[in-house]
Amino acid sequence: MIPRHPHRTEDCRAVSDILQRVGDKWTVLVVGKLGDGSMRFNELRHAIGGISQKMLTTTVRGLERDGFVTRTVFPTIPPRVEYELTDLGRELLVPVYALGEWARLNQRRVAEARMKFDAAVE
Amino acid sequence: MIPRHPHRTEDCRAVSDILQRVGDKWTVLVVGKLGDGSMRFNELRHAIGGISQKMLTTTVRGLERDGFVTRTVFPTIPPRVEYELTDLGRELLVPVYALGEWARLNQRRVAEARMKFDAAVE
DNA sequence: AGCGCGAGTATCCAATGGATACCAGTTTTC
DNA sequence: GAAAACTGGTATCCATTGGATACTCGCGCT
Repeated sequence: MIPRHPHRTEDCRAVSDILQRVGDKWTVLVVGKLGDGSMRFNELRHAIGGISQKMLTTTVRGLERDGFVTRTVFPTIPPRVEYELTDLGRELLVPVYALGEWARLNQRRVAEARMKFDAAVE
Repeated sequence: MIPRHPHRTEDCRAVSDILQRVGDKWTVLVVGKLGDGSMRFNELRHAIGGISQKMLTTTVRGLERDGFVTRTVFPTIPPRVEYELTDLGRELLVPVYALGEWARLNQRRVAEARMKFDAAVE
């Protein structure tokens, strides 16, 4: 099944870093939505649903910082801000989707294990 | 209004869930180490390095709960507790390694984007 | 004058992350 | 014979983060 990798701790750290980067509550949702094309702030907000302004701001700012999205301000009245994935962002989507696919397929197994464990602890 | 997005939000949530599950500071390190074979508590602790007892306990307990590792207690003196990946855990490693590989290859690009951003904000 | 829009800050409180100290039983060391 | 150390853990505490709510700012509408 699994090719046996040499597990260098430093490499694991890199994995850990990127996973932490991407592993918060909103990041993948934002990146996923932006995968469909560029979006404005509130458009994104409504598309995701349940995210507060502050969290969306922090999330997109972080993604911009790491080079995953671009932020373009049109100085119109009222202001208009477009967010779009960069090439790096789109490339990131590939492994993220692979993990997502795994998650989708194995959701049930995890849920079952969890129920079993919680029942045993009781 | 009808969402025009091919990315169903519920699927993105599943991705987000599993990423949050796996996206904390220690989980991938633990799973990565266990990828080499079963390990005892302190063995794991030293192999990882820098993790506190409490965090290792919480991490492995969480992984056990979700069915990614098994925990076997040998009632010897002194006690001996072995942790080992389940099939589910080993399967999870596949997409996680894919993401890890991406992370390893693109570390530099992210770091550069970050430096550029920080310099611009300044 | 007052309201609302768009894209944010500012403020505050709750939840979490994580370091440190402590527990229990046995064996080793001084 | 007392102290320490090994095993795998809790318990406690504080700093950081997550996130809801309220406010800002420039403007156009009524």
